[in-house]
Formats: sequence, structure tokens, C-alpha cells
Amino acid sequence: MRRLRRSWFDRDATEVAPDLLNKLFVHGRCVGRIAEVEAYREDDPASHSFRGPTARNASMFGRPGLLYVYLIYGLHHCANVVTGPLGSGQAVLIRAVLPVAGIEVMQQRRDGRPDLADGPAKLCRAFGLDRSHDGSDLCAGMDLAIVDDGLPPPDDPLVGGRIGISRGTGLPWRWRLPSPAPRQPADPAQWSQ
DNA sequence: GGAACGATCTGC
DNA sequence: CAGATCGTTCCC
Repeated sequence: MRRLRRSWFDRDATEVAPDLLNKLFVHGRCVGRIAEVEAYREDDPASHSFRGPTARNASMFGRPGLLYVYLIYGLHHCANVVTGPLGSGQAVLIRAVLPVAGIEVMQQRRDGRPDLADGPAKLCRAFGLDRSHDGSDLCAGMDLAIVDDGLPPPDDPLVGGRIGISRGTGLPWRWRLPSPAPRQPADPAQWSQ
């Protein structure tokens, strides 16, 4: 049970992303095993960092190991882990986790729905994350952290194109645990090993 | 100053 | 399959 140190995040987002699979995402009593991620980089037209730093994406250009949380569609939040050297504008979107602890709290925050954290915005709702957590340091304490409990990333993650975006769609920068399926892929054919 | 647009989710 | 809902960005 070891919290990941800052140097661990100081790599390219496409390298960190698959390594995040099976790590534990912790916020307060809520713990989830990371099941699906996507990488975003500054040279990537789909990335919020593509057009340089702004007030919204400032934390994406911060130190590796920060949390980047943004509001989407005016009503949902999504959480990212900042990676790479300071100023490089990279992050990994946490798309899904498998609930491990704090399930009661998650159920309450999700209004009793059974699907607690199988989508990026559902996850933020279940874990109680919003814009006030943007820029938080995942390497500072145990209230908000990424933890390695010894389970390694899978040798055979499913790899596919990112979803919900209109540009940069060909890039195979989405990774998911091979099993169990936390969320059915929209198109099974998009996954490959 | 204003318009267009989301790295989504939900219920019809 | 469309509506929700508003901050951010970009263009005039």
C-alpha cells in the first residue's frame, strides 16, 4: 500500500495511462480500482491543452501528480491525473473505476443508482469531486491520492480509440482492463490488444 | 459583446 | 435520441 510519488507521474501521458490500470484512486473513504483511462497531450487536437495554457486548464500545465478537474456540458465534472514535466500540458482522464471501499457514500452521492463509477462524470459524482479539487496534489497526503497495493497493470489491456471527442479520433490512447468490463464498449471492434 | 460548443449522463 | 445547462473559448 504505497502512495505513488511525483517522479512516477513524470512521464509521457501515453506511458502513464496504461500503468494507471489496477492502481487505487483514493478520495477520503472512497477507493476505486482504475479500470479505464485515456491519454491527452499538448500536441493533440482533442486535448484541452492544445491551444496553450488558460485559466481553466492551468493545472494541466502544472507539476506531474496534480489533479485536473473540469466542468463539462455545464453540469458534469471529469478528473485527470497530470503527467510529464512541468509545463508539458499532459494528463490522463480517469474514465472508470471499480468501487473498492466507501461504497455507501458513493451510492448516496449517486442517488441510489447501481452504476457508481463506470464513466468519467459518474466517477466524479461518486467520489465527490468538482472544480474545487482542481489543482490538488495527489502526492501530498492520503485524502486524495493514487495508491499501489501490489496488483500490477494487466499484461493484455484492451486498447482503442478515445470516445466523446470530435478531433484526434484515430489515436489508440484509451486503455481498459480486459475484465471485468466496467462498461460495455460502444463498439467492441474498436478494442484490440 | 455574443455565439457556439463541449474528454457526459439520463430518461423518454 | 434529444435535452440538460453553463463555463470557456473564439470571433466580431
